[in-house]
Amino acid sequence: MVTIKDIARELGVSPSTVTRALAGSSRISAETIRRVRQQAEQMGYVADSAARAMRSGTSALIGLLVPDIQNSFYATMARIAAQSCQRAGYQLVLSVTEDHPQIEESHVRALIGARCAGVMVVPTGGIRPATCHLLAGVPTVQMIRRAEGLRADGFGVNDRKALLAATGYLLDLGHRRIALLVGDKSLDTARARFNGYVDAFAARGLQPDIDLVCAGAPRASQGSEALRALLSRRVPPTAIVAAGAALTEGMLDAVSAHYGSRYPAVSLLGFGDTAAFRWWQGEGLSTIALPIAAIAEAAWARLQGLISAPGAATSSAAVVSFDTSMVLRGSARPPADQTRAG
Amino acid sequence: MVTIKDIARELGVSPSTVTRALAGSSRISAETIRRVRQQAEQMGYVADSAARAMRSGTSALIGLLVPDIQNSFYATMARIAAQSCQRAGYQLVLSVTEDHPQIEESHVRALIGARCAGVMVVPTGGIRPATCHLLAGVPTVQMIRRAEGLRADGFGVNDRKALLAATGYLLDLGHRRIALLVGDKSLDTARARFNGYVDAFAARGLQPDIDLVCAGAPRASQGSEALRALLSRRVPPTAIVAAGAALTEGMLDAVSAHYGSRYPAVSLLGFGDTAAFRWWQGEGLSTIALPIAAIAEAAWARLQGLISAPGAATSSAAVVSFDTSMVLRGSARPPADQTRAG
DNA sequence: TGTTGTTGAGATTTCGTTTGCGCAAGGCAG
DNA sequence: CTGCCTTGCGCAAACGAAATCTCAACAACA
Repeated sequence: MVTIKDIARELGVSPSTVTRALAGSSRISAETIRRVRQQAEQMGYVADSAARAMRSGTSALIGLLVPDIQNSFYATMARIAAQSCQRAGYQLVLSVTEDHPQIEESHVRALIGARCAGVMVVPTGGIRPATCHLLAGVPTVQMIRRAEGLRADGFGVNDRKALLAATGYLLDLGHRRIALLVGDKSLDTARARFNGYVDAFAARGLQPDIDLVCAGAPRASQGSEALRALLSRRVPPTAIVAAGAALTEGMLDAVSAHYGSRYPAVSLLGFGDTAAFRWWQGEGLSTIALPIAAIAEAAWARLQGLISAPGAATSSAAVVSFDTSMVLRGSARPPADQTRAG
Repeated sequence: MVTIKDIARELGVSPSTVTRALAGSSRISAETIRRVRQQAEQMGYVADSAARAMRSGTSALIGLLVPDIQNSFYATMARIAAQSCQRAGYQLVLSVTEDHPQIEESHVRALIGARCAGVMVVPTGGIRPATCHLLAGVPTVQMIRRAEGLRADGFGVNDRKALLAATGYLLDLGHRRIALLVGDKSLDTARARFNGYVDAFAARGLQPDIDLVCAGAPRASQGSEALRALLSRRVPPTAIVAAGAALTEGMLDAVSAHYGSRYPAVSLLGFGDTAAFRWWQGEGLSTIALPIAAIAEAAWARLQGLISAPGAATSSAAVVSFDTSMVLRGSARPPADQTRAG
């Protein structure tokens, strides 16, 4: 590995001159800069980021912690984060937590040990106090979910409002037996989405059938299994809302398995606007769309601010909520019994 | 930040004792190890990986370079890589190249500068010699694609055979006007897939209509645009094969746009076995399935070998090819004109 | 000509960790 | 009792970049 000393020796100058030339800092002649840069280029010099990190106390690493990189939300997030890092000269360290607080903590420890410049995190439901404590020393933003113990700005959506609108839409179509697939109570987002669902009924003087609420880990398999039982009931739900991206996959799996090639006799609302949803049954799946890219970009902008202005984050954590929107395609219609009645 | 010196001072021992105790190396008493570990725990010590990297000359970072993290192939790859790194005590640095050799090179430079322990790369079509040269000094494995200039073991599929089988399947169903969506010639995979397509015709004494081959950047939009023109022809293709994951998305977009809610009058074969393909038109999309997880795992195993046995990679690069399989669902049927004839 | 200011560049130190070497104490065989 | 080996631990030297300090050379000005 070629170091600045090698370049300095080759050029007959001192290492400090080489450093200054490469950094382009003040008090160095243009001619020296040119000579040093050319020599560095020719010798294939690559700066040792470890040495730089040691001296400066910070590295060019940004940590991104997500529960699942195959989830379309988090894949989009990773793309935005990767692009942003690329543009700003950072490297992205990807940590997949699988929603395990323990894995999350080990990743955060590693990030802290690497003196990473900043962290973007989708916290797990049961995030540990130790993890929060470790993150307190680093510029941090949280996305989608919000952990109470984490004093970091949050960027997400108004989950309650999203499900209030979605459930309301189905209620106004005439549905009453509306199944809900939702994550478990340890997630603030799941609680808010559940509340939105309940409140939509309440706003119309109704009450949801709590048997139709399937709460569990936000995984496709979870949603799929819970839903199959519901669909096989004597009186099945007339509509289903999935309140999570993975749960939407589970919903579509279960519905496909139950109806086969028949057109599903149940209205569906998905969560998130993955490309694949456009193809559902030829007409597309109606969904609750989240502006994930905008969220990630806002979080990144805030993180950059925190990095460049250290100590400015001492004020209490801010929360930025984006609005979701309904993308109406063909998967939600009035219920069959009402059609008969009308 | 608490360092080993702090722990040493607190305990009245020397820093080297602390290091050895934490490393659990030889010539250290069990009692000392216990005391040091407890003190470190209590003081919240986290090892500075920069200092460690500087001393040891290598870091615990693994670079993963993929063209597009939203592509289901690469998302799966990232999941496997992340899990593997997690288990082995490494951190994963995600680099999204967007298929630009320039971005690829800048990421590789950064990885080299970070003295990363190993690199897993899906090379761009036009990978630069400088990039290959940089990677020559680090344990490297390449996945899916193979760059000629890169002396690194490759893990991928038999692309020619995959399209030979897929095209042959459609030919045997009676199709003759089979459109092909494929990446551009700079990609070795695209060339091999194209060859498989041509060879399937040749093996039956036939010749493909070259007008039906759409070659371009492996992006959804690319496949979609090229295909729309074909579908609007007076004599459209009776079947379409997409030879790429993103191109498959493009294919489904174009077909959805052209047929709307009507059932598509064209047979389809996708590439890769994304969850979403199961839901296509209720019956599912027939696809060419790639064992991406197995590929990523094999590549990781090889990379670990290279890392632990330095210098063992001096022999010429090996190539490991996995076989693809056809997943037959409902999207490929005999052509309509033959149905009328029969 | 002496003083001051400015610019270019060398010398030294610092970051936290690891590791080769050396020292001291205790055990054991000769 | 002496010499050697083993065990446990301290000392100090790296590792590469970069900041600070220092110093020389030179120009402008009184």
